This record gives sequence, C-alpha cells and structure tokens, in this order.
Amino acid sequence: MLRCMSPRMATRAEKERIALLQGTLDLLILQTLRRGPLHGHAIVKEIEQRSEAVLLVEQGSLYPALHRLIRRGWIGFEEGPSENNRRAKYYRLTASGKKQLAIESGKWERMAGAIARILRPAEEKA
Amino acid sequence: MLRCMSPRMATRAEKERIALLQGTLDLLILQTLRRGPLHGHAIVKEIEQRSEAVLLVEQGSLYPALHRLIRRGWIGFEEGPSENNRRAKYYRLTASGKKQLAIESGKWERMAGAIARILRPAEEKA
DNA sequence: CCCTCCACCTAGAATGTCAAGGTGTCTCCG
DNA sequence: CGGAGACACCTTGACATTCTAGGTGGAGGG
Repeated sequence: MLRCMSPRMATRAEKERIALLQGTLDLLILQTLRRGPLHGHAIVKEIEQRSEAVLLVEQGSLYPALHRLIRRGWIGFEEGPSENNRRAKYYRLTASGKKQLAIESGKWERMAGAIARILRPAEEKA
Repeated sequence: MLRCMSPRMATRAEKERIALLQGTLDLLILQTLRRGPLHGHAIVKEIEQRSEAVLLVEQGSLYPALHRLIRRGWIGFEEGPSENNRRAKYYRLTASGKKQLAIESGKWERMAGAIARILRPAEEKA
C-alpha cells in the first residue's frame, strides 16, 4: 500500500513528531474515557485535540494499550454503530479503572512535580 | 550476595517505587550536569535529593544512559579522585550537550503541558 | 582482617511504543 | 456503477529504554 497520504493530513504531524513518554498512554486513555464511552478512533482524536496536537497516538500504540487495559480489568467495551454508522467498539471505564485512573494520575503528578523541581533550580532561593 | 540491605536504607525506596518514565533519564542527567561535573554516584544522589526522593535512579539505568550520552557526544568525562579519595569519572556537559538539554527540556515542557491539559478538564470553562 | 560503603560496570528480561502492513464498510462524487 | 477516501478495527516485528540481578575492586572503620 502506497506510503503517500493525502497532502493535508501531513500538516501538523510533519514538524518533528514527539514520541509519547512510555507509560503515559494508559493514563491518557483512562482519563479520556472518564467523560464517557468512546471508540478507538475517537479516543485518538480527543487526545489530539485536547493536547492541541502535541500528543499524537498511533493506532499501533492505541490498540495494544486498549487490550492491555481490558486484560487488567480497567476498561470494558460494547459494540455498537459509530456516529458515522460504522461498526465500532465503545470502550468505557470500569469501577476499578476509575481507581486506577486516580492512582496513575497521582503518580504522574508526583513525577511531573519532581522533574519540574529538577528542571528549575533558578528559583531555588526563597 | 544477600538481598538484605541495611534497614535504614530501605525506608524511602520501600513504599512503592515509581518507575522512571522512559525517555526522561537523559534529560535528568543532562540537567544535573548543568551545574558542573559530577561522577555517577553523585548524579544519582543529586537527582534523588532534588526530586525529594521521588526519582530513584538505578545504576543499571544510569551507566547505560551515561554511555549513551557519551556516544552521542553530549557529555564527556575525565578521571579523577572522588571526594572520598576513590577512583571516579567526572562527567561533564559538552557544548552540543547543552544544546541537547535545551531541546529535551523544551520537549518535556510541551509534553507535560499537553498532559496537564488533558488531565484537567474541570476548569475548562472560561 | 572483615565488612561496608563507594564507584564502576554488564547481561538479560521485561515493557511499551512505533512503523508498517492488513481487513472491511460507508459515503461521496463523477 | 465504480473508485477514492475516510472510518474503524487489528497484528507483527523492530526498537529503545529501564529494571533486576548480578560482578569487580579499593577505601576506611571496627
């Protein structure tokens, strides 16, 4: 299958795409599902949109992640037609997924805070 | 070699150690070296201290990372005695390492900002 | 002299992401 | 009606990074 994609698709992804930090995808997905069930394609677009096109999730990352989350019991899904009348799986948070989301986002906060402390030594004076 | 370590060593690392986000270690090392040359052991302690014991770098992660950074020309080292009169390698930033640090920390900022936007939908109302 | 801490290192497993490819269906447009 | 393109699902294999679990040798204290 040809590599060439429609020209306007390339616009934002083009300029040096930033790889996702390994370990953050689960958090992003859980958080995105917090507002209600979504299918895979919609999750990607949500994340892209809300991150202002900084976070671009590949399908090859997304689906393994979704299946991982299912295996761990943090999300479930049910089939149903999409807004465009296509077959789709709507993924939704389970109760334990909500707990996990809290844990993960706590971890993220601590982590990001710690890195921020290291990155900003300038203002260390009281 | 026995697994048992001195009891007080376990205190902070014990309670659910958080894995480093993959890809952040280079940034942390570069930033830590920004203030001057340090040897490996000191880098670990710097990071631990300044992160308030949130970020704990394993030696098995540190040394591969240091060698990686050397290969890429971002740091160099010279041998010399440590404060404790032991053989040590003092790693220091190169010019291109400084540039890389700027790049990496820019990437981090964008990334962390994007994730923060996703994590905080609550205050989306103007 | 033995033990511990320091300071260096490596090999192998585990993990997660990405690049690249593949299926089928729906809709629009010529 | 036929093709193009978006939508929505998926998998495989390569890759990079971190962690676990070891290993060396020397300094200093008891």
